[in-house]
Amino acid sequence: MMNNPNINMATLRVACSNCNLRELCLPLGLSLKEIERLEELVSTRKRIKRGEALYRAGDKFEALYAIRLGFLKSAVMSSDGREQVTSFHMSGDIVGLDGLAGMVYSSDLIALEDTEVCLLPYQKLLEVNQSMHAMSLHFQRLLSMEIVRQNGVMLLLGSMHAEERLAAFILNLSQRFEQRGYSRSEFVLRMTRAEIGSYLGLKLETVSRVLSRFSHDNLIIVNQKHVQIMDFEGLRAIVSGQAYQHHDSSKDNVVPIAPEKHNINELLSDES
Amino acid sequence: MMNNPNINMATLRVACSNCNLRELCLPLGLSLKEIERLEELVSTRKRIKRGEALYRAGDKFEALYAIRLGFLKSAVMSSDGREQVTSFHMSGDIVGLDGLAGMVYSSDLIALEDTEVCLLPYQKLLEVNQSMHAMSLHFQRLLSMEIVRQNGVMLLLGSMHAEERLAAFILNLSQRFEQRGYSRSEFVLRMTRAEIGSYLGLKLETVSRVLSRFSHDNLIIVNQKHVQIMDFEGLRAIVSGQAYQHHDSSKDNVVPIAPEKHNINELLSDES
DNA sequence: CGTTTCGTTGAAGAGTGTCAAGGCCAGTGG
DNA sequence: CCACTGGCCTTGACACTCTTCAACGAAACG
Repeated sequence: MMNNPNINMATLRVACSNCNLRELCLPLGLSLKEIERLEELVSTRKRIKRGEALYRAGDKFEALYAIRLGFLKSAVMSSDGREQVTSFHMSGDIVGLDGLAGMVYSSDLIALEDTEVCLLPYQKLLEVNQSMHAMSLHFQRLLSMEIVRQNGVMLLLGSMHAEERLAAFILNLSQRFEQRGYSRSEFVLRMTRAEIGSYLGLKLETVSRVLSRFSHDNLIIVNQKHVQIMDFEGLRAIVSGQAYQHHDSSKDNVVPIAPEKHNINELLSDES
Repeated sequence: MMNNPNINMATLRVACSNCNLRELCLPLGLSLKEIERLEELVSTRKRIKRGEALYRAGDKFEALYAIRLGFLKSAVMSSDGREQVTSFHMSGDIVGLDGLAGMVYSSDLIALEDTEVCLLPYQKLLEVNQSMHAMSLHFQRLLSMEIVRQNGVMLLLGSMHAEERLAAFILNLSQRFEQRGYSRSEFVLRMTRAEIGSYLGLKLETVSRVLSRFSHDNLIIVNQKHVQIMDFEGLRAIVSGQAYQHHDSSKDNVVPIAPEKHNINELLSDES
């Protein structure tokens, strides 16, 4: 409808308005005209194979990427070679935001399976931004959402036990799969136990053990990378610290307030 | 110089160009004219007393804040009342960025000492953004820097031992004080042991013990909240995992690459 | 000056990490 | 088609870091 004449067939093939992921890439209300402009900057797609890097820390920042299909991890590395997974990404996510700070990516982005992404060259993004206010706003909101999400991860890493971390992790994945139209109760983990462990601040053996425990308690069924959730409520109870308690009673030396407190649970469950 | 006539004396008093923190608030090259426009949106200052909140999770997002003087903490809270400190802020930092995502703040911001901030009302920011491209860019970069910083915190929380976390924490504080013109080797902690512990994912007793150990090893001198760094290299060695090793030799089952790898240490040391 | 909050230190215990051995699975080549 | 290989996962025993519980001392506040 009303195609801009200077959009040729090649760009049309990757047009956002035809993309079945547009609700995820473009969550905020852009008008048709604005979406058309946005399409101008989605120049190409790119495929990367499992194990390959879309970018690495230190690479020049030239583009953001919208994931069309696939599963990836972000990771930073300390000077002594320790790798720390900072997030997992799937279709609909926008990645590369950390490169904006210093015009150089600060993390590695590695495909965990064969992956297809849309390129959003930063130069073009700037040109569009310049004249399009809503786009700029959307972009900023995207960045802020990532900050909020990371707050949730810090809560997880800083104050939760192994069981709570894994329960939160599984529920988070479940919700993200559901948002994308997949089953929320049955899915395949695309990452290894070691990568889950790195993300959650645990060793791979602990991940394996806890998953086995969940399985034994009929919360989930695990077969290697295949996971089926049997008891959502049970998992939620664990995340809230209502199960796997270690000492019986009122441990709350934190503020006893928060009757209708805005809590962080939603932050843990919602990614992009 | 060349004062815009519709800037009255009241706004001039808070003008950014007179503010000795401008290098921190405005790290990116804005022209004089652009800075003038920016000043229009710095409407007022606000003072909050120690222990009071600048905002709380759930509050409507209406402004960002530039810290002029003081020390604050950000914290999120889980549904069962656990508080997790996600960052500490000091003069020159811009806070409130997490509110942009949902137009509602997602964390609490509490003053650890009497604090003075500049208000940046979001509505005004939008108006300026609309016509000022550089400002919008600066804003986005600010958001991205926060993401990069949080990656560093996740590395810390996910893969470091208590000694490494505290060494990194002290060096980070030192660097930030130095950037602001204070001594890099001697400063006062404005937060309690419990707050440090929450931020680093440790209990307050562990914080206290590790600080005592550092003191005993002549790395630092601690007297309650007063800290003096005696051995920067020693602390850096601990952060790099070169000390306080727990099993002797080649534990590196991580990739043996990274000869000139872009590492995360800088991320841990540089905040805003 | 009493009260409260914060900090230090010790002893014991819980939760994860470490090390090691073996099983499962996909891919490869005979 | 099957054995071989290598990567990934599981499980056990043990070690160790960190937490928990407790008591006491120091500083901050009204």
